[in-house]
Amino acid sequence: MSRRLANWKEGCVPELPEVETVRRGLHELIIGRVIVAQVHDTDKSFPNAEADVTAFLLQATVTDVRRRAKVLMIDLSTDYTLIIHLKMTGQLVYVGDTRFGAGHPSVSLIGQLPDKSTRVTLTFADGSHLYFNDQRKFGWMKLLPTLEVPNIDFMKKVGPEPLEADFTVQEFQERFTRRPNTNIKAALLDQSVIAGVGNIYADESLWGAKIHPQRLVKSLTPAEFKRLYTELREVMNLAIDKGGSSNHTYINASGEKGRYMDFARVFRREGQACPRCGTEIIKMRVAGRGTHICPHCQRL
DNA sequence: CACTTGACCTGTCCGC
DNA sequence: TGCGGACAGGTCAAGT
Repeated sequence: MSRRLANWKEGCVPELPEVETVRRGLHELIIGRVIVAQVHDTDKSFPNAEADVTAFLLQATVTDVRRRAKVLMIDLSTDYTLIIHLKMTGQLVYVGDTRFGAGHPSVSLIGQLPDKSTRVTLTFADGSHLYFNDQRKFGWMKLLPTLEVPNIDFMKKVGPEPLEADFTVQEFQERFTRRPNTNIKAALLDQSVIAGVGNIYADESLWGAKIHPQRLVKSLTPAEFKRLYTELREVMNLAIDKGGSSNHTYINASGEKGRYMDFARVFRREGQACPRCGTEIIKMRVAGRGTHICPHCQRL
């Protein structure tokens, strides 16, 4: 069986559902494997990969693969953890044996690896590889003692996981009180308010809740927060169920494409009809991001 | 302090 | 056809 993971090309940015899809794939594919070699391109891709890191990385066995917000954590038997942020164009691609048929969709989607976007290559004892590819070089991979992971700046400030069973609408609304005078879209994208929301699911959930992205946080009613909470969780759960978002190049561990974009209702659908009222969807700029709304359903 | 904007990058697309 | 510039968006630093 061949194994490849998570390919995002242009326009396929990993948010919580995509990172979770990668996590599930890696969890299935790399636990128990032993790292025997590491190659990286620059210190930017692997900021703390100086010489002494090798001792804690090589001969280490993968014991777990976790996720927090959009960050992946690969736990090792050496009590160290690889922390990975895919940022905009990062991919983690696991390539196992070579019994991968030429007709398999991922062959044409990914091609031969490593390629010029490969930043870090981990080689396992069985000869398989995990490639960290990142066209735009925003992503990174770090090695830290597992016990220190919760102490990095990002982990200390990041907000709660919105899909946790015990995450209530009351807590959801309360988190936004820290950004009362900004618009709701900027607040949704703020990782210290809620973890894991990016541009796609911000637009999709705001459309579902019938809230204009430029509404000030302090102007939202409890009923609107309730709708936004429900829509955000529904849309993210649906996206995980569909294997994440992609236009045509994303695939998961089984070589299947992410199918959420087939279900997207406004994101990248400017010029099309709103599925609720038929009004033409428009694109605007909010919080420095391309933003898609139905001007009839979502009003200031 | 609260909030907004710019920088980081490279590949793609659009207009001239 | 080639070329310049806008655009894509997660996060942090710098600016207002």
